[in-house]
Amino acid sequence: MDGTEAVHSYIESKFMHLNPMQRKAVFATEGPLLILAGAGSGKTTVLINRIYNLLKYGCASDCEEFPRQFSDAELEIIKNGQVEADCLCALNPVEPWQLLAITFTNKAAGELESRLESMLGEAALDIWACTFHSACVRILRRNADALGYSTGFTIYDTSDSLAVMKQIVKEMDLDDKFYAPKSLLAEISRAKDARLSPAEYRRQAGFSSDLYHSKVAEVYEKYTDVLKKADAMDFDDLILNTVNLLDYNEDIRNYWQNRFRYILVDEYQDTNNLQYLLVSLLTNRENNICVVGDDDQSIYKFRGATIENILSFESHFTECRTIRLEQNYRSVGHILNAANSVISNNLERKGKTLWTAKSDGSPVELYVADNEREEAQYIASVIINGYGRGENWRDYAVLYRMNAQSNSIEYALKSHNIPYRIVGGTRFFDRAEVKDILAYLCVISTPNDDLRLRRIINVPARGIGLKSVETATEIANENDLPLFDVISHAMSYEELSRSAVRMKEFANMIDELRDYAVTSSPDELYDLLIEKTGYIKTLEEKNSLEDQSRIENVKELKSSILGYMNDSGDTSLEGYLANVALYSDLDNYDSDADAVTLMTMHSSKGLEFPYVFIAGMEETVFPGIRAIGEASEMEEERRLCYVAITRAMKELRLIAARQRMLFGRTNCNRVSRFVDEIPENDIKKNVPKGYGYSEPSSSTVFPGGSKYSSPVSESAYKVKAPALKKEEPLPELELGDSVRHTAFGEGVVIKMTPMGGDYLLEINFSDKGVKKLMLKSAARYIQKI
DNA sequence: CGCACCACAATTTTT
DNA sequence: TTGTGGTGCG
Repeated sequence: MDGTEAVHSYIESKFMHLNPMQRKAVFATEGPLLILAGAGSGKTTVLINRIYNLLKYGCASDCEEFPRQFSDAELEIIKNGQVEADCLCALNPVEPWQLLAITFTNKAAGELESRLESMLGEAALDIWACTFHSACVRILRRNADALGYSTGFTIYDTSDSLAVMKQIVKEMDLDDKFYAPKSLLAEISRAKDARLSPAEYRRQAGFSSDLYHSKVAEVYEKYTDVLKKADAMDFDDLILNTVNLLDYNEDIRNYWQNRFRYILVDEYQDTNNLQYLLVSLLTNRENNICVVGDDDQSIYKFRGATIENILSFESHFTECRTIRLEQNYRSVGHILNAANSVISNNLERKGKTLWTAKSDGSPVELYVADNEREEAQYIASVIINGYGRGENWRDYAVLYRMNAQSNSIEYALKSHNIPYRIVGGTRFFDRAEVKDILAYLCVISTPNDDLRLRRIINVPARGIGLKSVETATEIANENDLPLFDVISHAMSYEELSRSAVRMKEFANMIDELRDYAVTSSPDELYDLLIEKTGYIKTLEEKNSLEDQSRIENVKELKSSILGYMNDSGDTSLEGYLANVALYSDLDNYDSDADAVTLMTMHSSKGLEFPYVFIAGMEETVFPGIRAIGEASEMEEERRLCYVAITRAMKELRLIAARQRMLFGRTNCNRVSRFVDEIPENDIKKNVPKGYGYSEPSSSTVFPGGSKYSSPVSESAYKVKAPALKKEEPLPELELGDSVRHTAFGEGVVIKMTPMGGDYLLEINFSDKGVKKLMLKSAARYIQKI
């Protein structure tokens, strides 16, 4: 055995907890590498171990010939795997700060960071584990001056951009039906993704001489001007500007290329064109770029992701190696078969078949409910039964296509007292009240933030109307002054006389807060802000149910401030605001809370649960109506289905409703085609007898019409799980009864909660404390005394 | 200027 | 069905 072989086998011995393919991915450190990682194939583990290998052994595992000659004694040490071998086998090990690991969400970045930290300790903190956007922000905070921005530039989120766009549409006197601000933003986003400057866009629009596009060109120019003037970048700008920065400045490009010896990109199938450009500009001459992705899990085409990036990685980066991770460690055989079989109907894919060493498990179950209410009841009853058997609430997830579907499910869970939590929907930082307070903080921090100033100048109402604000804005524009200056000198402008006093009062308050901010921490500023503006007080006076939750949210913002100061050790207001701009709700999601999770299939990507329900398995719902008849859209829906199915570890239940009320309309839909794409052997169809959808060969069309909404169909799932009706008093047990349990001894019933035809008992046992039991399952162990 | 009421539309979403 | 945005009145 020569030195090189010895080194390789020594390093290999350090990664024996990985499977051969995973190890291959860990060891291929040099040059471009594409890792096609199927769902649940342990790709994060691979990423972590790959980084560990780089830091520890550098490129040793991937060298054809180890450059150093070993003495016999050294060779012995390596062969015997003695601790000293670690140093001997290292070949140009990577410094933590030379690594860039890019993910899509803050949550994924955070997870990566914390896993690295527990493996490597302090050193891990120097690794750049961040999202595309935060990586760009870090680069731009150093070099934005080269583009004519200040390094303290502001980040506009989607609603800020929308506010700007609405203003522009108004100023240009465009019809907002034909030129909907949202579509305009989408069009601009597309232009930016194609890396078209406003001028280039105009040139292209000129060729087609079509009115719409030339108007859009004008809008694009204006929008760019407004943001530039405000020293602000929107989310696309963060990437576009970084791409431009690197492309046009050789020095800066060289600096960053030299700095990052190795780059890793996770979820590569979700990258757009700009992100691809960014990655190629950051990649150094050695082409040490490793991307991980799964073309079958690309579900974000609608926001610009192009599956093309992963499909053509091999041509983008020549001499690239490709490794497939196909062993799935998550799901049971039947579930995996179902997933494989569904996705095999797609044509546009690299091709990959997952396998598992696990047993078959139980087949996927299809339940056909009468309507969305019964669908929800069925879900609740299955969960309750599971809980009664000792499962945790957190082991269950309910996935759906649209947020609008969550309502009926929430209702059923609520009525059975099942704890649940919804992921997604309106994000915390998107809530109006939260944005208001943040806008105050922005205005305090940045005096020329006109956009945020306009938002809060009359919130809570202080008698400064829209008209006055518009007049002030005009004055500001004419004199090229920040709006705030005009407000604070409102007395000197005749046109503002009506609200001058109130404006002045407002400006004084902001000035006061600004002074205070200099000497105090953000949380103290928050307290004074709430007091001075009377924000919470105003809400309290209204005292409606929604205002109650608004107050909660505003208060919650203080926890967010304190949390940031705690985690980062940064006590600057600017730091907090910059952080918030790139923060989302998903980051808040903690899987520790014992509650059922409700979310869209999109949000579920990257997560796993022992028990999964997919609700709304009907044509027009899933696949959605827009995808039907559109081949490529249908493929995206199918990938979404694949993602959803592969979330499940042990049991997967699909639910279709014969009738569904959505947006106030009742529809009857066929069971989803995706159900038919699951092999008969892997699915158990649980369809109450006497209904249209039944045994294999027969039609899958639901007979429409009213006869099926008759009471006959009353809760068919109860046939399977005959249950006591909720109203029926239980003969044996009452609140306060003393009981003896075979395992827990004597106790008193302290609470009885009806749940899906059963009861959740809470019994205070004298020896074992309070236990929660389901009456039906516990009855045989309990005796009344 | 503020508030109440009515019309309208509504996949999916991270940053 | 639900939420939002625009209009009109006090």
